[in-house]
Amino acid sequence: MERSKVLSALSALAHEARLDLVRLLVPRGDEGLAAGEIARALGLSASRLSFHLAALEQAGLIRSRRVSRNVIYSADLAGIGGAISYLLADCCMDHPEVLACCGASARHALHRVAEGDLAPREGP
Amino acid sequence: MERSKVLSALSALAHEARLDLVRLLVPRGDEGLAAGEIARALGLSASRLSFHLAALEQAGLIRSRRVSRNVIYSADLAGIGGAISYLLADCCMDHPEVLACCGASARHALHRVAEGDLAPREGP
DNA sequence: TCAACGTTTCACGAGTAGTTGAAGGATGGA
DNA sequence: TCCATCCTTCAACTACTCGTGAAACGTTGA
Repeated sequence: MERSKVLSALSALAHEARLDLVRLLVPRGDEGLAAGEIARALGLSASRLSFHLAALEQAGLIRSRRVSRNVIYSADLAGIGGAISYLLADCCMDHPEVLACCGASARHALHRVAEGDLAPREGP
Repeated sequence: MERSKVLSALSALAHEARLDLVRLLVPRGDEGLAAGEIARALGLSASRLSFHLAALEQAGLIRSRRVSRNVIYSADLAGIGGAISYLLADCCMDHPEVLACCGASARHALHRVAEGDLAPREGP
């Protein structure tokens, strides 16, 4: 992932409403959620939500598709993972003490890898 | 890690110079680097650097200590790890596809855990 | 074709972050 | 005590981000 992409991802995530938005969309996977439903769920005005959605999409953290009158937004899990991976690997050089803080998540990931659920990214 | 802390960490990291700064400090661990050396390494003016250092320290991503005339800055690895961990666990709920992107880092972490090098954080 | 609906875009004002250069402490050596 | 060094703080400016409400857009069903 390029540096500029990571920077825009970080600055997109550095906002309460947009962090909530990602949190809302991630568990729904590809199914996603219509903009109107997101607005209701988060209590945002339509124009404000549209602004935040555009910022996240521009940063490669979510995707959109039109379905009839609705625009469905879903999390771009690879984009989100890529940004986090950049922080861990390229920025922190997989420093053991940083990774230790992510220990539980790491165990999760490795368990899935061991079970063949995941096709893990190869190291740099 | 509290949400507001994570937000300020993300917004601190969402800047080219500050990301470079973290990148520079992480490998040096507790030893750190004097402000003047950082300024030379990154080509920043003293006042700009001071501004960015203050932002990172405020966000809990770096620490400072005075040693004689110099102020030594070092990465706060727990703070950095905490922010990343929040993204992975609390925001993405350890979603397998997100974790897959961090596969290499996760393997690193787990390997260390298995070797007893790390005291992994317990899950939520 | 027209009205209704869901969503985006626009214009505006307020607040905040970033940059610069100069001035202001703190520290150590002569 | 005086000066040099290192770093931070300040004031001023620019540029950007955020939020609001109104208007515009694309789609659907009557």
